[in-house]
Amino acid sequence: MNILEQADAAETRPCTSVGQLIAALGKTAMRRFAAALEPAGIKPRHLNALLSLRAGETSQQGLAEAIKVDSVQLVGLLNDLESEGLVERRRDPADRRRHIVAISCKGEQRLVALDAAVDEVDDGLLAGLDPHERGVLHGLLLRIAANADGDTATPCPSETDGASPD
Amino acid sequence: MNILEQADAAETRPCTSVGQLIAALGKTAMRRFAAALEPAGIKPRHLNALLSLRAGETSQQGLAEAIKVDSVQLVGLLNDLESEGLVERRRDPADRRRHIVAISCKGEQRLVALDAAVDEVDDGLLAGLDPHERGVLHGLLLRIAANADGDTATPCPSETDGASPD
DNA sequence: TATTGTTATACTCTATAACTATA
DNA sequence: TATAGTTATAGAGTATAACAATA
Repeated sequence: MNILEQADAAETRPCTSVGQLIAALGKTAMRRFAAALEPAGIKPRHLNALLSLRAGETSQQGLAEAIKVDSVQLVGLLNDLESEGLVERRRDPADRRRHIVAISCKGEQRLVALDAAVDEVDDGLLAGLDPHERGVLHGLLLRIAANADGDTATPCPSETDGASPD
Repeated sequence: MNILEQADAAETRPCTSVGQLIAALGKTAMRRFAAALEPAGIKPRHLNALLSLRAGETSQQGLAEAIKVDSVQLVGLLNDLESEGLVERRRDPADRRRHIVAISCKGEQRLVALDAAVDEVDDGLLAGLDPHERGVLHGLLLRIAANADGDTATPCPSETDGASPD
């Protein structure tokens, strides 16, 4: 049974909707990421922040928007990362109210090890899918994320339109 | 560009992993379901419980396992549903420690209205995908859920392997 | 006065331990 | 003693309001 025939089979009004499935799997994924990151002493949000900062430094407000975390909550998050020397905060000379947040060298190095942990979780989650199917899934999810961008945390939105749909 | 070519494009090591994407989208989906169910006075968990009960009555322990909610937490959940007359609890004559939980007639009716709300959220989430792509996505997600079944809440796991009980 | 970052507070969700009634 | 359900309590996560520094 290939992927297309399977789609037709699934099209007969299923009990669990796609959205519910995404919600449930999202919870599972989050739990696994949290477990995988725990030895490193950080949580999924810290990783998201680091990933977003890897793309370039920004103000706290900008970062908060990028990873869809309340700017209030981001304060403690950055305190954690800063106390471990993974990020650095400095005043913006142009507007001294702003804090420019940047990932440190140590932070970049940590991110390499973290990438491996992320890949492991991904591999466990997608164990039942072959590489091609994973690619299909990834493409579909990226398009959903792009569509619901206002709601969804996308650390690296620049990749979103990289596939140039249509 | 069809769905397969798009998959190849996405296969170039993306910034956000599939698992992270699922986690982020899961959060978005959960938020939207919560918002959609709020007028009905219930939360996603209540809906999950009702959906699971629609497939047949069980003990609280069985229900807790089915929807991956702690049996401790399930107590309050069922209190909510029972106080609204959506479910009924009765003692199991065979083992008086057990409570048999069943969906009520009113609960089934409520579920019909709720299904519409769920469909609406699904439609909003999957707005960027055509019906065929939605089917493909659904099939892939079902397989992931089947694989990670121990971790994931699956109100109606019987649909997972394509078996159609009737 | 408006904005950036911060602190304090409260509310929800979740996990743990202890209690009851049955077996 | 062990199990099903319940209750109480503490922890993490999240949202809101008020405050200090700067524009």
